[in-house]
Amino acid sequence: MPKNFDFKEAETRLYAFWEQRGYFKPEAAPSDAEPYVISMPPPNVTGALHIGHALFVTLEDLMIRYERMRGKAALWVPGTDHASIATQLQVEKLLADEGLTREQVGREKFLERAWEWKEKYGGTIVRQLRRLGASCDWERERFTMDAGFSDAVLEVFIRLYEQGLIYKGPRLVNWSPGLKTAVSDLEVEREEEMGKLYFFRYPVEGGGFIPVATTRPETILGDTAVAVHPEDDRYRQYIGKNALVPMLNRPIPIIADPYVDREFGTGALKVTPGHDFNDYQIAQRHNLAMISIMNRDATLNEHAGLYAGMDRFDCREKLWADMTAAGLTIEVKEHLMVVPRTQRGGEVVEPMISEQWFVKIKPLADRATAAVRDGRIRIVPDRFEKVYFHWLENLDDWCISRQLWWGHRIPVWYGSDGSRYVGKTAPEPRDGVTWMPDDDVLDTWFSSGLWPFGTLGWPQSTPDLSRYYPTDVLETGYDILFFWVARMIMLGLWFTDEPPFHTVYLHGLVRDRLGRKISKTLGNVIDPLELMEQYGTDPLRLALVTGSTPGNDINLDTARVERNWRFVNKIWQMTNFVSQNLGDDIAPDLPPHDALDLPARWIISRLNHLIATVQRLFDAYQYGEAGRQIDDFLWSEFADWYIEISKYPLYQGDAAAKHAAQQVLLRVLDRSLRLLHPYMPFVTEDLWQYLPHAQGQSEALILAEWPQADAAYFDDAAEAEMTLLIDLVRGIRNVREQYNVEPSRKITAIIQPGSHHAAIESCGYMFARLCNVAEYRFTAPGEPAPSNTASVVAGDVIVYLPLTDFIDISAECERLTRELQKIDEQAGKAQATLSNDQFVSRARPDVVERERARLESLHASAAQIRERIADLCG
RNA sequence: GGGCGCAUAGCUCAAUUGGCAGAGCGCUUCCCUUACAAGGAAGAAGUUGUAGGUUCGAGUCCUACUGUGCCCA
Repeated sequence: MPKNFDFKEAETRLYAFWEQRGYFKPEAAPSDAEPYVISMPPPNVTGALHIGHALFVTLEDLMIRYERMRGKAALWVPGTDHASIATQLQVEKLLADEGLTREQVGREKFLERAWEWKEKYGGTIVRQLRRLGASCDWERERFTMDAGFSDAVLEVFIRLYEQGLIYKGPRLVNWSPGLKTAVSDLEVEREEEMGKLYFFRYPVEGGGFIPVATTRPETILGDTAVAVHPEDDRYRQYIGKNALVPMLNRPIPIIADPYVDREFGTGALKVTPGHDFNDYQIAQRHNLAMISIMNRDATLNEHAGLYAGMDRFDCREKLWADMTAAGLTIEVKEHLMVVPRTQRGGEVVEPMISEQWFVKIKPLADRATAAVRDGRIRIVPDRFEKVYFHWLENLDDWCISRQLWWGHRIPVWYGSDGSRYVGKTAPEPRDGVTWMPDDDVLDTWFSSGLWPFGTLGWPQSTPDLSRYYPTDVLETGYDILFFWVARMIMLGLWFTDEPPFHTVYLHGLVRDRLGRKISKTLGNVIDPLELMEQYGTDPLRLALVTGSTPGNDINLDTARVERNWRFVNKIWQMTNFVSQNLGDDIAPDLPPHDALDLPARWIISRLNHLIATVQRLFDAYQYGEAGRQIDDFLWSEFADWYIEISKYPLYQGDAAAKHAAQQVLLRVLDRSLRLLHPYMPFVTEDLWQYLPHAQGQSEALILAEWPQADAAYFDDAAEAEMTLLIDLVRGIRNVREQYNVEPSRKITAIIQPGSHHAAIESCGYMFARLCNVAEYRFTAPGEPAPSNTASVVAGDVIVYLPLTDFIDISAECERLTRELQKIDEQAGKAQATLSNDQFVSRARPDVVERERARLESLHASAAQIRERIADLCG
């Protein structure tokens, strides 16, 4: 074996090895294997790998590798998303560099450029996913705009349309003036900002005025009513009269509506149904006119009179100045308000009346709610179910049309005779009617909502669809629970009559060490590529999984990645040791339990407990905790203790002892590498190849059988005995340290073994290697305690260390007294617990028993120390 | 305004159905012992945010509060 793990070389080599052998394909499993399927959340085709991708890839790859090792036909379907807006912006930027706009080049040419761009850069993210070790089936890779998937998208639109669940109509929508498209409610972010509240006089026809406050004065030009509370005595006399829109002198009714908040502003409200969602509601109740005063780019239109052509914010200034000149303004106050901004770009969203396509969402949402409510779909962690219900139960119709070019074009044609045709391809011209296609494309989330079944061939009934659908787990970030997960569930249930997956596993956001959101402006970007370059993929993966719990954000400390890099080295060295010490004739099985010595019974028992624990944790999606357990076992039990102890049978034992130790070392390492493989695929695979395996075993760890705990090797007695021996070793080391005994200096020991004579007799050899006790003897019956020694106590065992040159009697007495104090304190607590009848009668029997045993052991130790003190300290 | 998280060692995080509060990093001391100095040994470090409650027993369950973050309106 090389001295160290060369991750750069190994990662490339192993990934190619796995992929070329077809291990990533479900067909690697027997044809009758149960399928296990994950659809990868398709990253934006414009994207570059960031730490969030690294997290989802790690988790999903972990799940897939685990199930693959369990013998399932594991299929992880990869792909990318066309990301309508993001991609279009990229291409527009490219054009802008050439001094062109998309309008100048035209739709067709623009799309050509977009596809070129996609071919050129779309592969970046996919290549980067490979570096993370993603074991997905690349031959099944999909793109949301490839032919088959696009067909599915159109099919869904058409069917929903035919079912009356898609309609077109003018509605008030969130409009992005910069992108010149509608966006859905979800794509609007609302943030509190300091703005201004403008107070002014609304003139009333026939004299008088009503004071009104607004945050957006330019919308005055689109007012179609003034509303007051019906019981507001200040304004009651004006109800039913007309007000006059400032500067336009357009008469509008003064109406009464209990929606008006008498406490806010002046208690009177201007109503602009064409540019405000609340006002839109009021207008519906009162049958008010609706006026749209803006163009697509948020400049004012002809309804704004003199102000036509101005930008909305310039108009705000100008109109206010004009109103001031006209004596209509009162004052302007600082005001904390909520401003809607687009998720992309961050410009202020303008509510606008516009002709758009909508999905009537209620029937779909009801089914989606039911599926989670009745347990057909489970969300992990389950607290997100509540959030999910709340959202689905308060859902408005979904605006699915976008005024963009890059995306799935809405499959609708408009005839010159005013008729409408909905279908996948343009209708044949007939009777002189010519057809114009709809200009708009569909919301990207509309297509990604079909991902789990669209990627498997739907609407065709393909073999993949019947074998691999429904999928199993959908793993993604909680931030797209609504955007994506809920919509997949709605559309999946609607079109396939089955939940698209039985479990939704949600992970959190990756933040920096200090818990701050990662952002370029903050300069706290954690680049996974950089980390992989420096430490390799495995350490990063392990850090991401073990640093997180489901649904919670993870504050990633890169020091953890570095530490895991050390861990990789550690298991490399362990394997190096084991492989060097295996004979050529090693049989990769394990002797029966009875044939094992105490340390072997102990480590094998620990191993089997570990396997059981990991299984329990995996069953509960607690991958982080499971990873920590494996790590801890390997380093603090196997390497620190068993490997050291095994050197005795290996180097000094007889052939049988040596062979048994070899088999134990191999077994523990082999099973540990298997458990660790889903976390750290590269180093584990590489190491596993150095170990001998039984005939008929898989040729690669990636397909090796997932370990199962064997209860025949559970051995509580051996664990207890070894714990005692380990305590003794630690105690001796501690004494050596306290007396500054040089590490290289051999010492002797006299042992009064109490009830552990057999264990110490069989394993006393370990003292030599582990704490440099060159020789020891047992006390003879009735032998008085030796004088001038330090002593170490564990259970009823006492070890005397004659450190003649070092012992300072008073210091030793002090040390023993401290020790006794500690033990007495613990014993006191245990005694108190046990003398409580309530505890004894109500606590679980095993808890009581454990407490009893513990007290007994403490008492034994205390007695030994007391005797020792009496002896030594007078 | 409604809802959901989080608060544990200096830092980053764990802790199973409630059952002895643990790791890693950092820190102190020592050691290049033939798997590993990318290592080993020993050690210091905690009123589990505050105040109550339930329980034989609370980091864990309940209530209120403080701080902090997110989602929805």
